[in-house]
Amino acid sequence: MNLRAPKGTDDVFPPESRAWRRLLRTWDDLSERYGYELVMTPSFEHTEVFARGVGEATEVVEKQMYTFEDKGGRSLTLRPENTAGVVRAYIQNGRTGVFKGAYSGAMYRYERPQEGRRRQFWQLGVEYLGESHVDADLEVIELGYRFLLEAGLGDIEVLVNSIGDPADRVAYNELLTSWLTDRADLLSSDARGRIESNPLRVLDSKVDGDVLGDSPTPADHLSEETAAHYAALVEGLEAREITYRKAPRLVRGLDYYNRTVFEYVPKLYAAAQNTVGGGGRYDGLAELLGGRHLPATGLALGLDRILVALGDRPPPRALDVFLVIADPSLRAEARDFARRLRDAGVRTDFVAGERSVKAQFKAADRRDAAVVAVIGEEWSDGKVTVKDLSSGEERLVVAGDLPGWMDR
RNA sequence: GUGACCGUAGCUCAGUUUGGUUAGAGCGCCUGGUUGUGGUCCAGGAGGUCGGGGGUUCAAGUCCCCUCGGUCACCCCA
Repeated sequence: MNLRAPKGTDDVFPPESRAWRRLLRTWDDLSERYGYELVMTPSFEHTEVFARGVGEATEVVEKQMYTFEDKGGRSLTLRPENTAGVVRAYIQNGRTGVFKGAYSGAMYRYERPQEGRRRQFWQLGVEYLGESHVDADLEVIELGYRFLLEAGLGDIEVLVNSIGDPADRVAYNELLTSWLTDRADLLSSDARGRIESNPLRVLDSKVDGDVLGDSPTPADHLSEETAAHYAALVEGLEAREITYRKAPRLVRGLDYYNRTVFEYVPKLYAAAQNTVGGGGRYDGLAELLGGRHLPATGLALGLDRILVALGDRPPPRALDVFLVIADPSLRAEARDFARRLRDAGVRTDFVAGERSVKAQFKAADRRDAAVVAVIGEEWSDGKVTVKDLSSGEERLVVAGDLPGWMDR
């Protein structure tokens, strides 16, 4: 029996899980305040949803998918990303017009694990469907930016670019292909192999950076309309005081993107996998999946990576009050008292069985409670002895006043 | 898929170079130091297939081979 979690997966326990809980709540709250409703789609889809949506020639589809046949002979795939699934659901459910959806969930890609790259990883994201205006792109970028700041990741830089519309890319691809072909002998074999299949992808190759330094870029070959869209995007970032940098060779690994693409990079985080989020516009995806034309834009944030980038920080406290029941005959009263505290929003706990006072204090300490409230002889006066566990200070407090007392 | 480094107690590691008695430390855990007080302090205790398999040897944690696992980087992407 192999008792290990599978390669590239993690168990999240306290105290690390406290930071997870905090960020999941922040996300839920922030996305709701921006008007995004919760959307939940299956963890697996028919393989073709990703093959067609994400793109046959992408790394993700070519070699990173967890694909399996179920007992009914269907080819299914664990979602490597969530956008294709949400768009599939929008089409299937016959929705029309604008839909703003937020999600949070595990994604799966078969890769060699390393820092910030897991086989099961958690993404937070939004999809803004049915809106072609650049303000939708801007809202999405702002939302992700705000989240990262609230998470505690100061100093975020948003890398932005425009890769144009498919029409722009016909001419550009031709130009790029011939430019790359002229220099094929200088390129890595990986890059050479992509000249025919997916020339745009060559642009973000790390090893070929030197060669690519003066290559033609997509943003310099836009139609009037897409150029205006990009200009308005940059202007909007300025107006929102979002720290950004134009990254002319930023392209995305998923085929469905057009026009706007962006990534979030924390300036002070030096690992190889330092992109904590990214996204862009994908006006063509719905059609690829067999629906009608649907302008859309969205973003995904890598929660695992955000937490790695945050580094080791003192974990937030998880418990406010720990009840110590000094007189076992008061157990029922203690239980009611705990319920009142919990109803008042005070995080409260106590040991389940009958244990010595010493053991109960020890439990309180191990759970990292802020204070202990002792329920014993003072209960007959309606009071509890409250001890601050970090200072050791003790005082008598009227039981009903404890929630308010905690707020001080 | 490619490469480098690393696997000894729950965790962090020493011991491996130069093979040699019952494999160690710190932290953590459990018990005790009498009444209703944790954390600190003192005393005791539990806990190890030295990742696994094979080989060399009188003798292997230590040397050789294979294998599994981990980490980081390439690649890819959140």
